[in-house]
Amino acid sequence: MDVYAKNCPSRQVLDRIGDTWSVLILLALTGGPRRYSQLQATIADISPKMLTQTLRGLERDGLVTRTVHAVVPPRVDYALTALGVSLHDLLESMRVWAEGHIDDVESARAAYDRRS
Amino acid sequence: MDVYAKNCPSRQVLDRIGDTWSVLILLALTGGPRRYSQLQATIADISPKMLTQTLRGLERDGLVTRTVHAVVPPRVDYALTALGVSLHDLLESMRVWAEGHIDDVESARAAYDRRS
DNA sequence: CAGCATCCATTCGGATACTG
DNA sequence: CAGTATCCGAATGGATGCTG
Repeated sequence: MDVYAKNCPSRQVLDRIGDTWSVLILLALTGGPRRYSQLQATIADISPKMLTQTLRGLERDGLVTRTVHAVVPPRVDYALTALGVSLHDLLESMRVWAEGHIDDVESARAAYDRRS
Repeated sequence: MDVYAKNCPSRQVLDRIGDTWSVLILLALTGGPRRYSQLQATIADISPKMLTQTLRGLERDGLVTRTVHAVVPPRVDYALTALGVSLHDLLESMRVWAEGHIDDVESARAAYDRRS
């Protein structure tokens, strides 16, 4: 089990975690199912193409479920699976870290750029 | 503070966390400084270009320090800053999650592919 | 509403060759 | 040893238009 090896499956999992759209979608699924259009509204600048593509990937990995309601107009709900929830908690920590340390990062960048 | 907004700084931080090479380098810096060549050896399939480029980015963000020793042959050490350490702990959790749930993900993928 | 298909600009990153 | 510079193919992902 070696994340540093390209062909190790754990790397694939890490790559998924590392995908910005996947992370944002999983975060957006906090607190219950969301519709396709709701996700699109929440993640303002995602294109339909990437939204669909990423959702399919997450579904394939067993992180979200896709439920089609046979109504007109169509309605599709996405929700976290148990596996998705367990990852979600981790991503929440990441979001918290990101929001909590922007200032540090930005001042570090400013200092670095001033130097060079 | 909204990670879903493209121009929010917190998104930039999230993007950095989402960069595979950055994650692997930060993980590889566990337990003290490492030399350039050591990093290259640990992360088997990273090119010199990406290693240097990513290290520069991490340095700029205040996550790692770069120390040049004035000796022949040259020796450069990279180490985590305090900020880097705080992020590192989070990434370790991610690595643990990844290694602990590969089986779930892989069986989910197999099931999904069998269905379609 | 929730997508899929196609085209295409941009970016990413590998390979290679060279340097202080 | 620790990079830098350049080239270039591959992949990413946005825009657009169409469909059940």
